Amino acid sequence: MIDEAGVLGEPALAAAPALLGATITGRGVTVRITEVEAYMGETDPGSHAFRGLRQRNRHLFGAPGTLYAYRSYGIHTCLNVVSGPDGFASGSLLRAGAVVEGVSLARERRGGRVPDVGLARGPGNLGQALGAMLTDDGSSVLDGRGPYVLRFADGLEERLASSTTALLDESLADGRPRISVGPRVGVGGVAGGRAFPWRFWLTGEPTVSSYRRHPQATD
DNA sequence: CTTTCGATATTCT
DNA sequence: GAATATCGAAAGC
Repeated sequence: MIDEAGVLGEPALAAAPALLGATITGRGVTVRITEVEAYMGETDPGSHAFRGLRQRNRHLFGAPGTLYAYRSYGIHTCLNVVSGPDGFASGSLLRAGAVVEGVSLARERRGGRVPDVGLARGPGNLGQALGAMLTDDGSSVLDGRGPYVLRFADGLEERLASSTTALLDESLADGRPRISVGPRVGVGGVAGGRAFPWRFWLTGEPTVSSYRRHPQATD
């Protein structure tokens, strides 16, 4: 039987697609996650853990279900859900979602004239819609004592019963994969000259952020 | 729809 | 100093 801690006990490459369709609730807003990226330990050149344990990234090395919150480009607060195994600096960056509860509060936080579909589109915007703060760094999304609680989508157990590959192949019923895979956004570091296809999103979701080529990408 | 560019704080060279 | 897991406005298609 796979519970939430069990899913997050897996490295981010397996846990990240399982986060799609899950909800994160806190500070009056619930977001249904539609886009994530996997970051895989100290050997992943795109990961904040690449240069080893630092003050900022210490919670990436923490227990599964820990929140890793960091300041991006000096302005935005972005959220990762840490996954296992314990001590492996593996996390899933929450890149986009659909606000399903607390829409008016999310609108207030975003300010201006933002269409509802864009309230949590992009990692910085998702953090802002949820009211995330740097002090959320290190809290848990599983024990109910932190500011946010993560709930997986119904039927996740069956979908994970065999493997991540099965999860990605699932729901080909209408001819389109439900989950799409592509290169990560804004990550210059590549190994062997190829980007890792470690970005996952729900196919056709209007809340998914549009892909932006990294400024230093050469193609 | 796309591209370009400035703002901003923390980390790293 | 330079780079960065980004965003929004502005301008051109």
